[in-house]
Amino acid sequence: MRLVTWNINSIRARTHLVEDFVKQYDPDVICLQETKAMDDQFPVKFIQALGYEHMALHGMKSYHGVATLSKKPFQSTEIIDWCNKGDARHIAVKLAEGPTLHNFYVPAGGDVADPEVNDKFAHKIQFLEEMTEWSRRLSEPSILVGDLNIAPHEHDVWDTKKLKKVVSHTPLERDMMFELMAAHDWVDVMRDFVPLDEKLYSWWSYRAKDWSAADKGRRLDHIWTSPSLKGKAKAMEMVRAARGWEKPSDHAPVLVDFDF
DNA sequence: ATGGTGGGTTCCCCA
Repeated sequence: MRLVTWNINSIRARTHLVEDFVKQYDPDVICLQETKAMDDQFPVKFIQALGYEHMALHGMKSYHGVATLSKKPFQSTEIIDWCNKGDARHIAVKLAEGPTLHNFYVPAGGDVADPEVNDKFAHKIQFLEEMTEWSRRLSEPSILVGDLNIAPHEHDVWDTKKLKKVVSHTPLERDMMFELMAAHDWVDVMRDFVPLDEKLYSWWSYRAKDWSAADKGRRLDHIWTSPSLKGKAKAMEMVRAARGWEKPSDHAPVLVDFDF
C-alpha cells in the first residue's frame, strides 16, 4: 500500500497539484490536511475521476479540514472532536483488512509560545495532551499521519538554536511530542529512513525569496505507526520537488510504501 | 526588530 500525507493548503486552489502527484506517484491512499472546504464544496467528482472512489471527509468553512481518499473502500470512519471545539482536525478510517489510519491536523499554535497570553498556543498544548492520553489507550494497530506542526529533533529544522523560541520547535513542544510518541511507542517512519544527524524537512515558508536556495525548512509532517507495524514500511520519500511546482502548497507531500 | 507570501467568510483572520 502506497500512502501519502500532504497539507494541501486549500483543496479547491490546488486540484492541479493532486492530479500531477497522482500521475507521477499513483498512491493508494491520500491523506490531506488544511482542505479549507466544507464537505459539499469538496471536488468529489474530480477526485473520483483520478481513481479515488472512496472518501472520508471532515471539512469546515474557511479553515482546517482533513480528507482521506482511497482506491479501496473503508470498513468504517470515525471523527474525534479534539478539545471539544467543533473544528475539523481529525478523521480516522479502518482500512480493509488493515490497520486504522488516523489523519491529523494539529493546531499551529500562533506566534507567541506562552499559553498564558496566547489562546492558540494553549489550544495546541491541550490538543497534544489529549492525543497523548488517547495514545495510551490505543490498542489496535494504527497508522498516524498528518501535519502535526512540531519539528521534534535538532535536524528537523534548519537551525535549532535560532528556532528555540519559535512555535513548532520550542523545548516544551518538542518534549510534549516525545511524550506523545512514548505513550503508544509510536514509530517515526520518516526517521527510520533518514538518520537523526541528517536534515529532513517537509515545510518551507512562502515568505522566503528563494525557498529552495535558503532551505530554511522544518519537518512538520509526520508518518507514525504502532510498534506492531515496525518494519512494514519498505520505502519513504519526502517529495521535495512538489514544493516547487506551480502554485504550490507550503508543505511537501510525504510518501510511504507499506508491505501490506 | 521587521516583514516577507498565500488562502479564505477578504479591507481581516489564519497559516
